[in-house]
Amino acid sequence: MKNLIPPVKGARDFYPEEKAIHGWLYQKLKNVSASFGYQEYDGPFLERIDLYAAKSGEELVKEQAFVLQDRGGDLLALRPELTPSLVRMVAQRQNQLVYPLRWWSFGPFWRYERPQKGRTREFFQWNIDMIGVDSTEADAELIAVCVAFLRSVGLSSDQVVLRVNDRRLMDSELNTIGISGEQKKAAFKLIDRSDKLPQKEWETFASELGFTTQQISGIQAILNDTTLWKKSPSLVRVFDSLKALRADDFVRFDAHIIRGLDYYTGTVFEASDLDGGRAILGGGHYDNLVEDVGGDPLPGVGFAMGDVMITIVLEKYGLLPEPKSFTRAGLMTVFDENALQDALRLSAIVRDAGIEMVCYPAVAKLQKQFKYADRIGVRFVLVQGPDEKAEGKVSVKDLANATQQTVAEAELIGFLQQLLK
RNA sequence: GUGGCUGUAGCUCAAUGGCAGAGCACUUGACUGUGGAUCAAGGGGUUGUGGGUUCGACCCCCAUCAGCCACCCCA
Repeated sequence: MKNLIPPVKGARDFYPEEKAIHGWLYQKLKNVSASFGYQEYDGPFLERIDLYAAKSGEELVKEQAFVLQDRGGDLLALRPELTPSLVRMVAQRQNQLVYPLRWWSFGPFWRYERPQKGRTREFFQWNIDMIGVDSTEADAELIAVCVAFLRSVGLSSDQVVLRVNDRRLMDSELNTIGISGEQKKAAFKLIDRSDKLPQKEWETFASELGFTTQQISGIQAILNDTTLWKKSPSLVRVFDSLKALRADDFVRFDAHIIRGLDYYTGTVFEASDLDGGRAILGGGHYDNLVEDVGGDPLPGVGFAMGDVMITIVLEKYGLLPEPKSFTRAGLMTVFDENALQDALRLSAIVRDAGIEMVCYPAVAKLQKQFKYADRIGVRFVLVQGPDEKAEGKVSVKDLANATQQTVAEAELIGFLQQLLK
């Protein structure tokens, strides 16, 4: 035990209970994606580093990506996100694909960050995008997909909020108070910070960024105006569409939502835990992603959700499924040395009838085998000792109600099917 | 990258300078053909690692490693 090689920092072990939950989550988002007609795809886990360098900038790649060198000397990266791969895949077959394209994916990603609550170096992410259409109805659909997912895992609008904004609206609003060009980036950063910092510190931060008192109060006025969305025709349409889609619970306009990514150009949205504030998922509309890697311009809308944060939130609200171990139905015991072959034979018969069956793999005390059956959570236990063997019978113990019956081998399957009903 | 907290049995944690412990788990038995409950016995430790202070260190000091948490960042 002492000399165990430690696991890689920020990597994750999935013990069966955790793997079961992971699989459950996968099923949920798969069903939601499919219900809107999205198709599953995946990219490679390894990409040339240039793919990310082109878009994300060298700093990010150097500091946040797991980089390795192949034998030819090329630099590769474990994918830190999926969008560049998606865009490359679309660009490669740009003229063969059918638009609007609806694709989704769930797989592992790596980022070299300092692990903490809700953040690991190895994580899974659900990515879902609609590409090739430039409408507010498409934006609304992706938001509706979010809502459908949140509902399907049992979350309510008391627990999670889905905040929606539009970058074009923020752009024009900033323009009207005299913030433009380079200052806009700083303003976005300031807006992003507005609910993290206390009022006074925020104002200090704002003047450090070079904003005038007038501009600062202008920004505050924008942020506090809950009806601001009415000035944005596209947001009005998004909210109307959401109502038509019957997906307007969870959803709320919020001018604070900007999103860190530069490539968002229109609608942006983000879901977060109301009690705790951490973001669960986020996404938005982009105009020209494909163009960036050398294809013709194609608009799209999409979002991404990490598995770690959502699992923490679901656990907090008691919404994770019971880890009712496995579905293995029964255990075949081994009475003694002479019974080994019969145990194998009987378990094969039961298994062939479609009943999940585990056979104890060695000779052991019955007490130990029964205890094992209890621990792994099977429903029934089969015993064939000398007495049963002599009459061609098997004893079946139902662990749920501690009853036991001895039945003829020929009637065993029917008996078990009845028991498992 | 910055800061805080924590490292003691498989797990959760006691022991505040004087013999390293408990609960749970495990093994065995009470029960020679039967799980969950109960009882009894047993196994299990270089107190993360290295140094220092002290008659004496799990405890105090220094270093180091690891984990957790927050900040930064978040494609």
